[in-house]
Amino acid sequence: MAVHDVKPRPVVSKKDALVREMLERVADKWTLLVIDALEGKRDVRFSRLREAVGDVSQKMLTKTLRQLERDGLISRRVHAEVPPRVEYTLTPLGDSLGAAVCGMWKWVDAHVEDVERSRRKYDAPAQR
Amino acid sequence: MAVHDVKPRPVVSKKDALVREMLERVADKWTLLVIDALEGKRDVRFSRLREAVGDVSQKMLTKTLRQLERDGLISRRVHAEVPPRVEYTLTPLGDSLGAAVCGMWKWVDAHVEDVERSRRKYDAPAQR
DNA sequence: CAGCATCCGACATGATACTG
DNA sequence: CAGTATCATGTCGGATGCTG
Repeated sequence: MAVHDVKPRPVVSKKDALVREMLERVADKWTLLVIDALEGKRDVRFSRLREAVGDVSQKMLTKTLRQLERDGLISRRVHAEVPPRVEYTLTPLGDSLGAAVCGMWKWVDAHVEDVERSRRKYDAPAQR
Repeated sequence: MAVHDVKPRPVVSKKDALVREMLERVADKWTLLVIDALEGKRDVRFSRLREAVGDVSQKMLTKTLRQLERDGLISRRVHAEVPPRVEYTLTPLGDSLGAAVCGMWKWVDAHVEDVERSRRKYDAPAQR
């Protein structure tokens, strides 16, 4: 064994790392929008998805979809046709993640005002 | 009126933007760890916080704390002493956010295995 | 002690061009 | 149509040095 074993810091724990990783995932620019666009639907084509999500670049959409697929949150089905057709569907796991995110959504929904008021106050040009 | 009104894209909505923003916030490298470190405690000093969080740089910890303060999630109290003392405490709002994040936490807790299995499968060197 | 200013490299994102 | 490859750019985060 070599230098690899020297762990200068606890790194919290493996699971903690995954929690943060998943949080990062759902928080990144497109993931949530993609999940949202897939929720309740089946076999959505790449181009439809791109329209639904908004102005996502093709590159970023592809990347996002690959990550979601790797994590088992969506399924990707390629049809061997001559204009290629690829369809995406949320897996049950992905569906459940969508539900979990709902908690955050509700929190924001309930507290937008609080946050915005606090920000205005904080940003206020130091009066007097 | 003027050019301001030309919205080239729906941008989902103002609230949606805030939802993503809050998600980004809790997902960034340190926020969650800071909230975690503050949960259930009161008046935690900067240096204690830094120890608790781990190997966060002073710059990033400061930045994180400022954001949280601006959003009204933590309170910052400066004591006019000669070795400066600054103490941070979660506000009720911050506390409630911590609770909301729990949903995500639980989801990950419940599905780490699923995700990791999926990844192993995805990453598996195309057998055969 | 707590925080700010600066420099710098790593990475994420976007635009563009090309392909099965 | 649904990608992949390449290049340009912007931002993030870390390291360092200075200060009230």
